[in-house]
Amino acid sequence: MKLSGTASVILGMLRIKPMSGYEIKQAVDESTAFFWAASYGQIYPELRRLERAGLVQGEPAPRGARRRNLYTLTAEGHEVLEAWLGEPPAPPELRFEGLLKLFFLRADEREVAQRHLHTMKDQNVAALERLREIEPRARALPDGSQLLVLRAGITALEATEQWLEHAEDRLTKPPPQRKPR
Amino acid sequence: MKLSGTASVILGMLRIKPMSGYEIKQAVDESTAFFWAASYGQIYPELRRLERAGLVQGEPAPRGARRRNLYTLTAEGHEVLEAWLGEPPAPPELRFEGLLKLFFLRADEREVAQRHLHTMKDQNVAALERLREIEPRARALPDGSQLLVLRAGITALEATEQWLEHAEDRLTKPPPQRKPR
DNA sequence: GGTCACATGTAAAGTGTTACATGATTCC
DNA sequence: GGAATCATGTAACACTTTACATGTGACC
Repeated sequence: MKLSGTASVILGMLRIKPMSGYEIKQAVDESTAFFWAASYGQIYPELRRLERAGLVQGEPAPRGARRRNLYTLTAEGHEVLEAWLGEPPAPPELRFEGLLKLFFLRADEREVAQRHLHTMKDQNVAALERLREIEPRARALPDGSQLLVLRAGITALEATEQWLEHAEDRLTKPPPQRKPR
Repeated sequence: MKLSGTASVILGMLRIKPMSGYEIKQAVDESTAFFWAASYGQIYPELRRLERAGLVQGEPAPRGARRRNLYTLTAEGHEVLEAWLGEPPAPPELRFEGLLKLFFLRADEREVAQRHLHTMKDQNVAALERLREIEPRARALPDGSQLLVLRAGITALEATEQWLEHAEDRLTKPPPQRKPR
C-alpha cells in the first residue's frame, strides 16, 4: 500500500482526531504547511479514495443544516499510516525562485537583484512571524515533537534572514578594491 | 508570455552559453539542483516547446557520430528571460517528509523518530558535502552571485545540522524532571 | 443586505517523475 | 568485452494548482 504525499498528511491528521476535510485543511495550514502543504483540490478527492480503499471512514456530522463529513481512521488506516511513519523519509525538496533569479542575474543587473532580495526579506519576515505566532500554541501541546518541528522552521528562516543580510551587503557595496589605508 | 519553472532554468542556463539538453541537465545538477531541479523528462520536451515558440534555436552539433543539439537563445528568448528575471520571485516552497513524520510521531514512538533523525542527518551531511565540493569552483567565477547563492544553501544546511543535533538531544534525554540540585 | 467564514466538491490544465528504449564513445 | 558516460527522446502515470460552482450561518 503506497501512500501519496497528500494521503499521508490526511491520515496523520486523522490520527490526532477525527476531522472533516475542511478541518484537515485548516490543521495543515497552521501546522505542516511550511514544509508540507495541501489544497482542497487534493484533500477532498483523496479522502474519497482513502474511503474507497478502506483506510478512513466518513460519516455525516452536520452542524445545523450545514452538511459536514467527519472522517475517522479505520484499523487498516492505522496500520498503513504506522507502516509509512516507520519508513525512512525521502530527502527534502526545495523550490526557491528567488535564489534561481539571483543565480542567473549578472553583475550589471545588480539593481534587479537588490529588489528581489528585498522581496525575499519581506517574505521571510512574514513567514517567521507566522511561525512565531504559532509557537506559544505549540509549546502548550503535551507531546513536544510539534514544537521541535516548529523550531526547525524557525531555525531555517532565521538562518535565511542572516544570509539575506549578508547578501544585501555584498550587492550594495561593490567588491572592495583591496586598497588598505 | 508565461514561463514554466523548467522553461526559466533552461533559458537562464542558455544565457550563460549555448548548450545541449544533456549539458543543461548537468549544469542544473551541479548548480541549481539544490533549490531548483529538473529532469530529462522535462528538459527535452520543454526545449522543443521553446523552439516552437521561437525563444531558443537548436542546431545539430554532433560530436563524432554521436548526435547532439546545441540550443541558443534567440533575441526574443533574451527578452522573455529578462522580463521573467525582473518579476518579483514567488515565495519558496519546501517538501520535507522527515519533518512531517516527526510531526506525527508520538512520544511513545520515540525510537522511530530517532531513526529518522539519523537518516536526516546523513542526508544533510551528504548535501552539505556536495555543496562544499562545488564551492571552490564557484569561488573562481567572476560574477559572484553564484557564490552568494551557494552560500545560501550552505547556511541553510548548517542551520539544519544544528537543529538536528538539538532535536536528537531532545529525543534522547527524556524531558528533565525539574529537579535543581 | 452584504461580507466573511464554514463546508464540499469538480474539471481542466499544467507540472513532474519514472521507467523504458536506443545508440555511440571512452576507458579498463 | 563490459561498464560508465554521452546523448536524445517517449509514454504512462502521479501529482498539483486554479478556477469554478454551490449553499449555509454568523455578524454588522
